[in-house]
Amino acid sequence: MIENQAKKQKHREDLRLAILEAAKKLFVQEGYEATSIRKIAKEIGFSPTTIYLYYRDKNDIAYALHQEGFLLLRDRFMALMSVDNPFERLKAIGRNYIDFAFQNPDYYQVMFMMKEPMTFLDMHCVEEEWPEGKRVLDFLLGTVQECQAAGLFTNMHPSLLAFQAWSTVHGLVTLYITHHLSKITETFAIDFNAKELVSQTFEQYISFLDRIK
Amino acid sequence: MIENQAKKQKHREDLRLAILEAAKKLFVQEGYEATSIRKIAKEIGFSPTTIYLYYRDKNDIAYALHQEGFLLLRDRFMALMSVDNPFERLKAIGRNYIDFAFQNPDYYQVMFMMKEPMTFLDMHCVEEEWPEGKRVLDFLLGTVQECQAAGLFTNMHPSLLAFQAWSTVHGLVTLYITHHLSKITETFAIDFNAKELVSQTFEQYISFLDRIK
DNA sequence: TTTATTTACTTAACACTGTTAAGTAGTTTT
DNA sequence: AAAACTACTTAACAGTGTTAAGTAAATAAA
Repeated sequence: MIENQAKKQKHREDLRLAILEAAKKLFVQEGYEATSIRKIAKEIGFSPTTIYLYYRDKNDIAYALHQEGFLLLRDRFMALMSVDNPFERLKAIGRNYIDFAFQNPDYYQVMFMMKEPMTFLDMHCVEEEWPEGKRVLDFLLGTVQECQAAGLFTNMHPSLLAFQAWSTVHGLVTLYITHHLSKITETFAIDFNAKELVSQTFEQYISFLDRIK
Repeated sequence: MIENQAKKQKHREDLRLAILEAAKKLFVQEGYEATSIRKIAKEIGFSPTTIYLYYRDKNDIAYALHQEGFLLLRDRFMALMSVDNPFERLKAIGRNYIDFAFQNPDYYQVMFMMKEPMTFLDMHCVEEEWPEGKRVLDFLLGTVQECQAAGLFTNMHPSLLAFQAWSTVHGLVTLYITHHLSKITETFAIDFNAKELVSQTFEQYISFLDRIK
């Protein structure tokens, strides 16, 4: 009954996917903390312990959501492959990264701000380090290297510049997401709201790069 | 019995402080998540519900720890007041900020990465927005303005530059603290460890400022 | 001095959380 | 027909933040 076994296998994958879909629904509606195993179970109509037949633990689910987020981000970045000018593409990557974080703060959280998916990688996926992160960073690094091939940022280490660009936008969006920024905007004495402050500061960073290139 | 009332008041403050000290001990030993109300209560030898006579809820305790962290950071920044050259002071602020985060990752977390202390401020302290953050940012902003008075960064908005400097170091240290950085260092193909990568990237940012000033 | 009230704290409980051990129908294999 | 395996459930453990209700002691009022 090989055919039947294949059907069983398919059913297994279906339920695993149904769990993920339920988790995603709760996650985007109410955030990670409010997404409990029991709520996911109720959503799919199974008992809570069934979840553990398809996912090791909650960190496993966190990592699955983490991967889902990276699929969304990859779609955005794929669209930027058509931008030929590498410096223009670098700017576009930054703007899209910020926009992604604004539009999907919960995904951003599980992708770049939570330790749970990382500890899951540590515990159960020894072969590769962090494939999702690596892919995104490679795209960024490649763009920086293309900039250098075009004669820009020539006296810099490409990895250091890529990492700086990443941590710059990461710093901006995390301060926004954690609500630290909205509590401090009037200290800065500009009539920007928090989102505008993020965007304007990124544009200023771009102008830094422009003057340094 | 006014004298007696004063004694009672002092006792109240003593216990409130004892709770905070117990919370701090557990917090630095095992992190915020592992610091439960029940554990704090056991530490001071009272029942869990007693905590609620001195702190509204766990967010209140999170905010108290948040404040403790800012006291530690302020001590570091106080020592930098003696640095006369504002650009040198700006660099020193950044290096000290990074060093503080490396040495006190849990405090950094509760100060700049968690929403709980911020939501507590939102709910119960309407008068002032975020005094701790404001004080730190004012010190940074003041230093930037002194730089401008000395003829540096003249064609820039001081608040935007201050915010950029802050979010740059914040981005660096948060990627380090959440273990995202250690999972990606070999992608960057440099023989730096995660801490060195943070430091080197900051030094590169400094050299950016140096060339732009 | 006796009664009433306030203070400081505790016990018990609610409604959750992630996770595991043990058990149970139903299907498949022997 | 009997044994074995699959897919799932019930019950439970050990914890979480938080609140309502109760208690003993200290103080204030009669």
